[in-house]
Amino acid sequence: MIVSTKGRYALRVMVYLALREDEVHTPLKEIAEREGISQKYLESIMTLLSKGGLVDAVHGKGGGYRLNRSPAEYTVGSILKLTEGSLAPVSCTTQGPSACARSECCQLGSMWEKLDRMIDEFFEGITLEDLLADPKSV
Amino acid sequence: MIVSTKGRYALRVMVYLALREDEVHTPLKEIAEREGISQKYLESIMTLLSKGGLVDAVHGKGGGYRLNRSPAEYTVGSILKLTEGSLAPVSCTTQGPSACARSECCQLGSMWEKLDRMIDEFFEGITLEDLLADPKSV
DNA sequence: TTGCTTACCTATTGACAAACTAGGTAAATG
DNA sequence: CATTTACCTAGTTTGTCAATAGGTAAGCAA
Repeated sequence: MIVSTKGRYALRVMVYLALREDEVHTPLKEIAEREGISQKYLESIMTLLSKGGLVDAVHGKGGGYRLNRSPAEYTVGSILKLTEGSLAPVSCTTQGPSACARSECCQLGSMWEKLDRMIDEFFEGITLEDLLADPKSV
Repeated sequence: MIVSTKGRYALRVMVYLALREDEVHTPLKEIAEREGISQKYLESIMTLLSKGGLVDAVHGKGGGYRLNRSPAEYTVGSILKLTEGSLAPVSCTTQGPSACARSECCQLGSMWEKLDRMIDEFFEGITLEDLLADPKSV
């Protein structure tokens, strides 16, 4: 599994925030309820998004989270890389070349790398705006 | 991670067998030693490959495993599907549509499906022969 | 100031699968 | 019959994901 629950939740949250009016902050509680995600679990995800600079956070009443750019400026890849850590489909490619045993490096290595690039390009080629505009066409 | 150790081992074994002469049976012990894989763990993989009809197995002295078709007739996809069970990069697509919560089905569902197809086509487009012929070009 | 609302922080748990191990049984060959 | 091989059932270990628990700090309003 290349994209876990955490990454999928993060995407849903970002889509949710993208649908809100600009300048408005949305509290975690609301997102959790609307999206049917555990508040506590969502906390850890929002912290990632906030620390990663994808969203702004404001404390206190009237506070919450909001996007700090336009939806077109977020790629799906940037969101998933932040929350998943890596999108590598095979552990091989995340480590150095010496991490692979013998023949795998020679005969399979380039295949894994190509797959890796293909997936990366796929996710980097989709923005939040694309998802909002016409989801079925993505 | 879309392809686990088990699937990668299976591919390496198939490549190894493809390099052997036809009609020759290779015992598990030899494969395990040459590829640096635990014999016991490899057993479970060979059983999968054998039951799945990808290789023939013969008991007793002079026995072992061998391919039952030409390398060009094995796609990487067929080998991985057998050993990994599924290549779906997101749990979403392996279950029914109702398995997804609300918005994910509408706004992200088609993205996951497209990714799924892309990966499937990638692996189905590579054969064992391709790996042998010119690994770097795959 | 006081109280409320919100984000932030540090653990911990439970469930599950992946990777690997152990010990035995059955088939084929010489 | 003895050796070599595949086959079978059942464990153990390890690690990660998903979710939980309980507390701290920041900001707003009466």
